[in-house]
Amino acid sequence: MEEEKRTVRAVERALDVLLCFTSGHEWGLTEIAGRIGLHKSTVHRLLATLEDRGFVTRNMDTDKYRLGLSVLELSANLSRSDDPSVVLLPEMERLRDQLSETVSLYVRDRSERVRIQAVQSTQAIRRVATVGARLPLSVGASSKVLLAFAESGVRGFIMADPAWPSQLDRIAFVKQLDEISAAGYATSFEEREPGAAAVSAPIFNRSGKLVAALSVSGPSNRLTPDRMHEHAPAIIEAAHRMGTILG
Amino acid sequence: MEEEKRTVRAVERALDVLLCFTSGHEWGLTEIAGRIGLHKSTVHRLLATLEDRGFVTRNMDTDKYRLGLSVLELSANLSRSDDPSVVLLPEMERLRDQLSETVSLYVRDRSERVRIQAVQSTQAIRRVATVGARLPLSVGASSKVLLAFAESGVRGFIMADPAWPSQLDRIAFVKQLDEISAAGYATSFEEREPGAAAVSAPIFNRSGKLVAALSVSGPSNRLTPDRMHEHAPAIIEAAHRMGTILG
DNA sequence: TCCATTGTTTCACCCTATGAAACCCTGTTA
DNA sequence: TAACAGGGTTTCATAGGGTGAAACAATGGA
Repeated sequence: MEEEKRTVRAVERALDVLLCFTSGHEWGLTEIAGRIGLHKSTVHRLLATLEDRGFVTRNMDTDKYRLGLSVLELSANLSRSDDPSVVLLPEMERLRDQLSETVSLYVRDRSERVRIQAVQSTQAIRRVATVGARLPLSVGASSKVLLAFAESGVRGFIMADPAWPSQLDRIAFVKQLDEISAAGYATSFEEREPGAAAVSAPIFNRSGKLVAALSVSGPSNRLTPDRMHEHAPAIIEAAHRMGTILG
Repeated sequence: MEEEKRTVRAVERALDVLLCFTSGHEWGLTEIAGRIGLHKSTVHRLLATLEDRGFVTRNMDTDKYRLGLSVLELSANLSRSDDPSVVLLPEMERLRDQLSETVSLYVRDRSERVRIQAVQSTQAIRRVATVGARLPLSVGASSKVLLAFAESGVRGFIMADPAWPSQLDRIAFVKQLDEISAAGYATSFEEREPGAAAVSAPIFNRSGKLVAALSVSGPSNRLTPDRMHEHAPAIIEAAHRMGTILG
């Protein structure tokens, strides 16, 4: 049963240390050690290495660690001209101007989804979406899109994951996915966050493979269920246009 | 003479692999191995580990590696409310609108400087500055600012670095730094890049410590030496205002 | 078909990452 | 002032695991 691991333990641990900084911004050595369950001295050595290469720096006032400039340097090279999050930005802005609500772009990464791009509504009351956020695949309009239109097999694979919420009614959920698959879009109303609602449509590339979910989200008193269904055609069309932009 | 290293070799190597992606965006395994001088199988294991944690993914068409979404996730947490690159952005935009040229913000990182923020000029012919770029400390207006106003000791420390260009006339350079220190700002004219010029002024925090260099750059036919000296007071004032914003 | 190139896997060796414990600091309490 | 607590740092023997040579597989030109 043992899956052979072809990875390097010390590196895994160092990367786990780095990933601590995805929540919260400053950590002490002991905090990190406690969080990933390693010895102080081990974490100390890993942090020294990360610091040497500029992936973390320490706040000399508090003596705590924070992300370093190498991360900035890397992220600058993350966005490439063939990257959906760059290519599709103008279309996202156009949709934002059309509907006056925040527009986000999600991709699936294993058993989660990641918001790879976002343009904010300009209204006083608006949904604020941060780029890079990692969210569960079990709730939210874009989650349902990413599952409903995924290649055959992944739906079952994801829902078999031990991390999948067991209290969720599977039968009803699958039924919902099939409905979404037929309708061509998904909605969510105060599903993940109270007071928020969203409509989402799939983006397919030229060969018909799902690459991302386009999502429009806002306060639930503006994005009522009726209003969301009114918006749906515009969103689907934008998603279709985006698909043709991609290779 | 041997400086005791308290770092983890495997992690160092893995981070070096990651740092390959700061230049160029896609790399094959063998390319990377050649570049850092490691064995194919070693790099293979490191890449497998990085991939497992989402720091790299592979383009399934070309089989080459590229940066993964974990980097995006980290970079989202880089920018904090107490981060100069966020807090000073509005002031930078104001200065850009005032002078109609590209405005950049640099900090020193060891023996280099890093552009941590930039707002682009809107003119047709303009300097384009990418955030995250890492540049030498030996040329450019902001380099000279970062050295001239640094705490005592760092100037000598940097110039003693083996990476410091030996062909540079040290006497003349130090004299220039002293002049800059007296004038309160620095200029460069086609110094690092032909056709480009820049003016730069220091930003100090409340306790008088140098935190960054504010730099205005553009094409050398617009930013003539005369014009640069005309602009200097506005830049110095903006830098001063920014200093008061910081803790 | 053959060759060239790249990614993958195996395996024995010995380097090196590990964690317990001791140590050093700085600030706080009695 | 001493005693304490809480962090970060250093040391060191041990064995666990990272390493690289070499063999292997999978491509895709020529």
